[in-house]
Amino acid sequence: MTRQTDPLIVTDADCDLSQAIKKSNLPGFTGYLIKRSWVTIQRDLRELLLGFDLSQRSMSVLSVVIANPDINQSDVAAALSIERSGMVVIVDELEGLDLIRRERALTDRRAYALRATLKGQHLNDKVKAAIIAHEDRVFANITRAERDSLHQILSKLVGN
Amino acid sequence: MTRQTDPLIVTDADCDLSQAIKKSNLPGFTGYLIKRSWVTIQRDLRELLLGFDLSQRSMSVLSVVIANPDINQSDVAAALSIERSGMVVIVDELEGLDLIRRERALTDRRAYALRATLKGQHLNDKVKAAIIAHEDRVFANITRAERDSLHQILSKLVGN
DNA sequence: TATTGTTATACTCTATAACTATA
DNA sequence: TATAGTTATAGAGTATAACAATA
Repeated sequence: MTRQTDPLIVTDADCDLSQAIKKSNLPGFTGYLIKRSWVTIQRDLRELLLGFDLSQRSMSVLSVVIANPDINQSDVAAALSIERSGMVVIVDELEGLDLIRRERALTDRRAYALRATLKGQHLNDKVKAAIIAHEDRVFANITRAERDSLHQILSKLVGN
Repeated sequence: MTRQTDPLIVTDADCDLSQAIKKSNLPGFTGYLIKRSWVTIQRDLRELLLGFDLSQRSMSVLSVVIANPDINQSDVAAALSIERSGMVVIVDELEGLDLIRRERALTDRRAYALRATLKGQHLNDKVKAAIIAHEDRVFANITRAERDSLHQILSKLVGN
């Protein structure tokens, strides 16, 4: 088993489905393969983001705020399928790192208008580059054509 | 947003990536699409398994035990990338439902030999049929060819 | 009345360390 | 000394309900 402290080193024994699994129904289910893929990818991604003091959720929020200046917390939550209550902690975190700011919305005094700082935008660029390298790593054992095909099919599955 | 109490009803507004997400980097990352797919599938699967008093983990363990009679807990844990400590609860649960039994291993007095009961095998058959129907449902918006392609690529990605 | 942000709470899942009994 | 099963514990992540301010 891969030790928790060094999840980047994935040996064949870890990554590949074991003989015990192969005998079961599980590999016949596409859903199981998707889950299994996500677990593997997510392990690598978590380590990567930790180097930027980000969680997967805060990275996603930063990305959405940058693409949608002055969006409010509820809309970010709805977009990412996160609970509104969970957003508070994430936005606190990102604000604490000086990556985004809570400005007051002009049209609705209940809501905040979220904006990334310059620091946030620069970090997002660096994170983006790091994730591209991460994906090259985790998809190394499938061809470019397979990877493109995978991306296209999943895009359609998830609603274009 | 889909309410928690009725996750089977997935409207377009839920399932599809929102405009806010589409403007961001996220849909460009295959990892994000995999995560998003898993979240959607998992919601439907959870409800399905609840009808059989199973969690995703206990269903997986049952499936592996049936395919590998007399396997011990550590080997199931390793196969499923679950911690040994977590196995205890799951096996307790399955034993409580009379789906599997802890027999004493003949060759190693520290270990159990896990075996599914007849009831466990019958339940597994029913669950398998239900999951096939579930997958037809969650993959309804992609073609059969795309689904086969997805399955084949993910199989390779996950290690054959 | 409904909605935004917030707090508190609880529940699941996962991760870690330490213990016991065997090997 | 290493391994199988176990226990306890702590940390994420997530879900729910309720509240104040505002629409």
